Amino acid sequence: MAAVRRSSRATIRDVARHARVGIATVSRALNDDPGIAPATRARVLAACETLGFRRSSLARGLKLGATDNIGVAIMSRHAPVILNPFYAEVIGGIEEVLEDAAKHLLISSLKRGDDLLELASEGRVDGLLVVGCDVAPQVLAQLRDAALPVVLIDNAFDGITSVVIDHHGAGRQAGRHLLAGGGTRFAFVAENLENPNFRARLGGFRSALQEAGSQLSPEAVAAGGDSWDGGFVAMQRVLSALATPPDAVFAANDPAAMSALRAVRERGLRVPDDVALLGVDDIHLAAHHVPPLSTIAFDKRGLGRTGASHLLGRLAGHDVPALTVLATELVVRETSRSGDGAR
Amino acid sequence: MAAVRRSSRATIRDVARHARVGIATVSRALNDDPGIAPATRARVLAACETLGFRRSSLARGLKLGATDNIGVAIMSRHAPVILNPFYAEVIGGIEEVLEDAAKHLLISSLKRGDDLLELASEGRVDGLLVVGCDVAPQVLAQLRDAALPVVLIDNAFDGITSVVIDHHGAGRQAGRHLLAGGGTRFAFVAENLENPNFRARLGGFRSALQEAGSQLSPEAVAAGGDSWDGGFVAMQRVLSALATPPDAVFAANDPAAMSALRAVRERGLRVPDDVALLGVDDIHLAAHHVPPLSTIAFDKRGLGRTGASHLLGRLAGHDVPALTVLATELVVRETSRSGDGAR
DNA sequence: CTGTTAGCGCTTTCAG
DNA sequence: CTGAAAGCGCTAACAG
Repeated sequence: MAAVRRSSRATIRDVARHARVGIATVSRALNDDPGIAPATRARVLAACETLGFRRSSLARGLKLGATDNIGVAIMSRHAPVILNPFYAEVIGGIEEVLEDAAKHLLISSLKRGDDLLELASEGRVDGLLVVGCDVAPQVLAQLRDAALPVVLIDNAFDGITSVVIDHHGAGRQAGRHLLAGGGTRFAFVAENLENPNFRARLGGFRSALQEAGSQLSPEAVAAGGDSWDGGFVAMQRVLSALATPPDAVFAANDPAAMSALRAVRERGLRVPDDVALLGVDDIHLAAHHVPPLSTIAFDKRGLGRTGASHLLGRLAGHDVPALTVLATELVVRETSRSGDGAR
Repeated sequence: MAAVRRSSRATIRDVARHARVGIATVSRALNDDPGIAPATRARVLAACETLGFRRSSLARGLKLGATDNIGVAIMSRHAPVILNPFYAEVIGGIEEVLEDAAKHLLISSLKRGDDLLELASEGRVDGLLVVGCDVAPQVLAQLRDAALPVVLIDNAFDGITSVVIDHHGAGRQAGRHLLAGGGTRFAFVAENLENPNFRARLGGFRSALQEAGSQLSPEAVAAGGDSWDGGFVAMQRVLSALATPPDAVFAANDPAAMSALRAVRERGLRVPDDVALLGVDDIHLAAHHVPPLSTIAFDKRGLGRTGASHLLGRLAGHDVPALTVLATELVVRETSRSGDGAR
């Protein structure tokens, strides 16, 4: 009899009327409240079905003070960030755990710190995963004091749950590997030397070298600019600054390594015979590069997974570690030689 | 004097009290209502500032019936979908236009059609972008009848605004290119032959071949399975089914093309001298492959951008085209030869 | 077991 | 120009 409501969605009140119960009963049926007669519940559920009723997440959220949305904020001054394969992997890991928890993913790539603070205080999300280290300290400080649970991914800040990669350790690993491969004249190339992660990698590299009595001369460290061929330019600089070319170069990341490799070859040097080359990231391309690139891999998915589960933990009121450091793994392919072969 | 509220956020009422006005006035100030004295507005805004007040998007949404959230649903039975570089590009395009419109992106990779319908009717989003063709017709039918504006990306359905790639046209382009390069014995390899897009590509390929009086024998069409080496397996099948190997093969996508290439080489055939090979997608790897892969490119970002702006248009009450077909572009690299060279 | 009622925080008539 | 009050759809006391 009753005409089917086409447009404006049915509300809990419509269902109540249809099932001849009070709205509280409908709510109870929907929330699996134990104190409800099975027959009544069935009737209510049937009414929901025929009316095509679905709870408004807005009204529910307003009442409960929660949305089941988790914000993923990726700070970047550069263009759409999902395109960065690194972030894509991290997000994949996040998604993996949020899906199991039936949370929704609200993704924003933000340019300004204010946008982040707004997202944090609008009530649009129950918690925030902030990815990347491109966010100002004072913004982080405000975030720390916010009511909203926040976890930092690939960034650390005192007072905020943080999950990071051991960039310093990666640098040490690189140093030891290049040393073991017989390297004696070292270099470090990067797109820039401001990125805190790059600096940490460089720091670790230096420390491993020093332990072995080697070192990195100032001319052997270069930045080539944040573009496609930053590594290329950096490598050229090193090559022209040094009297003798290096025989072991560590690049701050895989793209830099690949483009540095071109510079090395243009100079007539062979890889890995004349110079060993090592990147960081293990991007997908690395394995398919010619020659396959030696690199230091880290678990990007795991970064996302860990961050997400820590956030979920905080939302559930659990204690979670303030700082989690994820280890890296050396992947020797064909731009460097393992120590064994060199002996 | 008043202690700063640390936890539970300030509400519009707190601001009203602080600014000694009514809550309606606060609301007006926040919404840039013209009918408000500049002095009052300033006072209210100042109060917001000192209290660190931000409107609850939930309450606002409940009242206004809108959330400023746009859902992006990616249907896939397989694992986290953001990892698929194709989707990542599409999402990048979507993000690009939604960001300008100050909309938030709610991303869900869904396995079941029901999840999609739930997302569509919970009121969590104002509109829905459904990406990919892995969604059941009856689900689409329900979506069509929903109150929520929906646009399909890389999928078409009668009655729903759709944005697609001209897969058939891509197949035709492939056929003509391979023909022009001197091909005479053609083959088509894919991971599967069920995917509607793959079928459309095959259909276009066939039609171009037929126009030229050529054709594709049944043994020259093979699927190798949805795995890493589906193209490899498919190519092997073709190679062993045919008395004479083909000299021009069209792969349903780039990964299939790359892995088919391995099979061709294992058979001792050279590319492109003995056999020309062409993929579809122009994935990032294609240009960096050895040899660089000829392929048919399409504007994945544009797909996302177009879909998103159509959705925005619908939300704004504008008319938008029911179906938009995006053209593809042939990219000749080193696994095939352009017609000129062959003559 | 079930119904009535009071808000969650906001926007928006409707009166001043 | 500003305030009081109603109500968006839901959940959670509180009574029956």
